[in-house]
Amino acid sequence: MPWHLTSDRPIYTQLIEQIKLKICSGVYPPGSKLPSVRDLAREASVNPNTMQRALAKLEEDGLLYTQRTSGRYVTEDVDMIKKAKNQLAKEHIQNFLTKMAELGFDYDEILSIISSMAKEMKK
Amino acid sequence: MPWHLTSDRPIYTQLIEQIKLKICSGVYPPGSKLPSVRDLAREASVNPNTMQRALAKLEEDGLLYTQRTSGRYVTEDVDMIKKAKNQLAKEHIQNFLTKMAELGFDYDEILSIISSMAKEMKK
DNA sequence: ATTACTGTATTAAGGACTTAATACAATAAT
DNA sequence: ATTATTGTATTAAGTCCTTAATACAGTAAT
Repeated sequence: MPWHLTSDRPIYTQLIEQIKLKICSGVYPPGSKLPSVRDLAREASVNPNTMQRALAKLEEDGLLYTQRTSGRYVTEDVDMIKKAKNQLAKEHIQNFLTKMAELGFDYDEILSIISSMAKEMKK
Repeated sequence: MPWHLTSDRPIYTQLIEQIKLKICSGVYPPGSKLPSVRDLAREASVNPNTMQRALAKLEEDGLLYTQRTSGRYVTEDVDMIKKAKNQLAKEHIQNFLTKMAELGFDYDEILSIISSMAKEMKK
């Protein structure tokens, strides 16, 4: 999964989301070691300071921890990761339903549109 | 519908989205006159320059037009508005399905979660 | 005719984000 | 022991966004 960065929001915010996603989806498994700040920055074509900022935030949230000079690791707390994943899913669903309701779609419409669209995207 | 502005994205971007939503959902009906730039800016607690920037973009897209010194109006082209609305819906659905798939949910899961969550939100 | 209200434009200032270029201390690898 | 690699910190520059303070021309209202 490559890095998708756009200029319409702060980069460090997008980095936080994408690293979090990699943790929640298992790309970075529990307990695994992350690439170094400099390597991650290179990967994402971003300044090390910016990557550092994102990592510090994820550490603050408890999804990562640092071992002084050996590197940074994903938490072994699989329950915390699971909760983070469910929280993300919940937010996506609520945002989506809210936006569709604002546009004037009711729940039956949403369900029928989404099931036909899901079939489209399977191809 | 009040204005919801956050600091995590440029304000003018959020203004564009929210005015567009008001047009697509009928809060600002086709052909109706908008409040003046200064009034809209006051409403949203934003600088007139910033509001002007958002309005200019919507005008560029054809959803608004300006009559020299009398004010700004929503397009009478109801078909264009309808297309904009459907485009918005499509984007929301695609974004949603993509994000849920990235998290590891398959379509059946998504459908069952959403239908139960929709019932929750009805209350 | 005068006044008030349109959209529009300009300039200056401040803030947040990003990059670049370093530097330092602690530890792993050799 | 020396070297390379960790995370971390600092400073300066540049960009974009936002605000503030004006100003102007055209038109509607009086």
